[in-house]
Amino acid sequence: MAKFEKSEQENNLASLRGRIFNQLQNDIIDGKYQEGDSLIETKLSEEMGVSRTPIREAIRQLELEGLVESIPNKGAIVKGISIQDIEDIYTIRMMIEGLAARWAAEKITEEELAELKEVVDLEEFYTNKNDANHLHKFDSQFHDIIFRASKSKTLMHTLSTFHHYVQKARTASLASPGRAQKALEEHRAILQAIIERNAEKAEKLTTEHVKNASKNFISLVKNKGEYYERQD
Amino acid sequence: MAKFEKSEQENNLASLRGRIFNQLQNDIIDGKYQEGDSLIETKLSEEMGVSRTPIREAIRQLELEGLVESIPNKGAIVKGISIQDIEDIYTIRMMIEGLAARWAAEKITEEELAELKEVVDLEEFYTNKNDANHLHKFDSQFHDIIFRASKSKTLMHTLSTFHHYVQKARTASLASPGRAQKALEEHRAILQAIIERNAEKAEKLTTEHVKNASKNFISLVKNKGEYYERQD
DNA sequence: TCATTCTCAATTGCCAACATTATTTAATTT
DNA sequence: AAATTAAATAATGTTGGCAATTGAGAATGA
Repeated sequence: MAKFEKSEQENNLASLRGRIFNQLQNDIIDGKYQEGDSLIETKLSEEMGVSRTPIREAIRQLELEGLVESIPNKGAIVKGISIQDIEDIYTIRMMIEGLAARWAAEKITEEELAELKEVVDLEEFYTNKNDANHLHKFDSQFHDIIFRASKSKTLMHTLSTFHHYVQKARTASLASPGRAQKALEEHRAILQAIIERNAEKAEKLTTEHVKNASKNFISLVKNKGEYYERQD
Repeated sequence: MAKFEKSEQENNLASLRGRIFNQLQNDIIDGKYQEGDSLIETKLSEEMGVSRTPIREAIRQLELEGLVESIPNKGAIVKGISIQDIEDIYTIRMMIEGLAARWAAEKITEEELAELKEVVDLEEFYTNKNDANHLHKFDSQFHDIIFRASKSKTLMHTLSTFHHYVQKARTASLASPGRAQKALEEHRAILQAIIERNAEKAEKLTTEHVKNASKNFISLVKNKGEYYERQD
C-alpha cells in the first residue's frame, strides 16, 4: 500500500500545542466559535485543563492562518468567513490546483502515478458503495498526491493556507447527490491526462474540476442559508 | 496624504513577540541563518535579551510561514530556498497579483484610485532621482493598494504567505539598471487599465509585469551565484 | 577493536507566578 | 443627576523554573 505523508497542517499532533491548534481550528471551522467571539486564554486553559502557554502558541498560529485576529493586549477574536470569501478561495484554488496538475504531469514519478491510479480505483469502489466517509478520504488523497507530484514546496505551502476550508467543503460537496459520481469521472479524466503527460490538458481539466466543485458547494451553502455567519 | 494600512505581516510590532518574529524573518531572508541552521531558543533569548516565551511564539509562526521546520523535542531548523522555489513563487505571484488587478479594476473606490495615482507620480519622481530606497517603498505601496482595492481578504492573506520574499526580490530588482524605468512604465499602464475599469487588461498587464520582474530577478540571482544556499 | 549500554549535558515542552495593560465598577465632585 | 476620577477586576505579556526528551560521548563488555 502506498504511504501518504502527513500534511503540513496535521504535524505536531504529538505535542499539546499541536493538538490544541488542531482542536481550535476545527472548533472555528465547525462554528463552535463564531465571528466576533473572543478566544480567552485563561478560559480555554481551564476548559482544556492545560496551562496558557500551549494555548497562546496555538493562537499565534491561528492568527497567521487568518482564522483569528489578534489585538495587542486585548486578545484574539474569531474572523468571519463570508460567502464572498468562499468564492475567492475557490477562485484561487482553481488556479493553484491547476498549476499543481500542470507541474505534476511534467514531474510525476512512476511510483506516484501508481498511487494515483490506486486511489482513483478506491474512489470508484466507494462511490459505488455510496460510502461518503471513505470517499472523502480518497478524494483528499487524490489531490494530495498531485500536489506532492508537482514537487513544489511553495505550492504545497500555499495550499496549506486554506487546507481546512477545503476539507470542510469537500465533505459537504461529496454528500450532495450526484456530485460524487461526477467528481470521480473528472478525476479519471485528470488521471488520464497526467498519464499522457499532457500538462496543458491536466491543468485545464483540473481548473474545470475545481470550478464544478465550487459551483456545487456554493449553491449548497446558499440554499442552506448562511454558512459561518452569526445567527443571533 | 493618503493613509496606508500596515500589512498583515508588519502587525504587532508593538509586542516583543512581533518584533522578534520580524527580526528572525529578516535574519533568515537576509541569510544570517542559513539552510540547516537550528534556531536555539536559549541562545536566541540570550542574544536578544528576552525570555524564551516570545522567541518560542515567533518560531511557531515562522514554522507556519514555512521558513523553518520544527521537529518535536528537537527544535527548529531553517529551511532552504532553492532557485526552483523562487521561480515557483514568481509563478504563483503572477497569478495572484493578476487576479488582484482584475478584481481591483472592478471594485476600486475613487479614494483608492487617487492614492494609486499619487503613488505612481511619486514613483516617477524617485525614478528620475535614481533613489532606489524611496522607490522601493512606493513600488510596494502600488501593489499593496491594488490588493486592498481587490477587497479580498483571502487574496491579501494568500499573498502575505510570501510577503517577505517579495520584499527582498523588489529591493534587488529595482537596484538593477534600467529595471526601475521599465517597472514605472508598466505601473502606468496598469494604472491606466484600472482607470478604464478594464479588468481583463489590468490582469494581463499585471501578469506580464510580474513575469518581467521575475525574469530580471532570476537572472540577477543566477549571475550572482547561489542565493540562499549554504556556502561552505 | 567493535558494539552496546549508561551517563550527562543540552534543549525543548509545559507550567505557575509576576508585571502590565485594558475594562468595568464604584466613588467623588460639580 | 451627570460627568469625571479612582479603585478593582480581568485579561494579556513576560519571566524563570522544572520535567521530559534527545543526542553524544564515556564506560563497559564481548
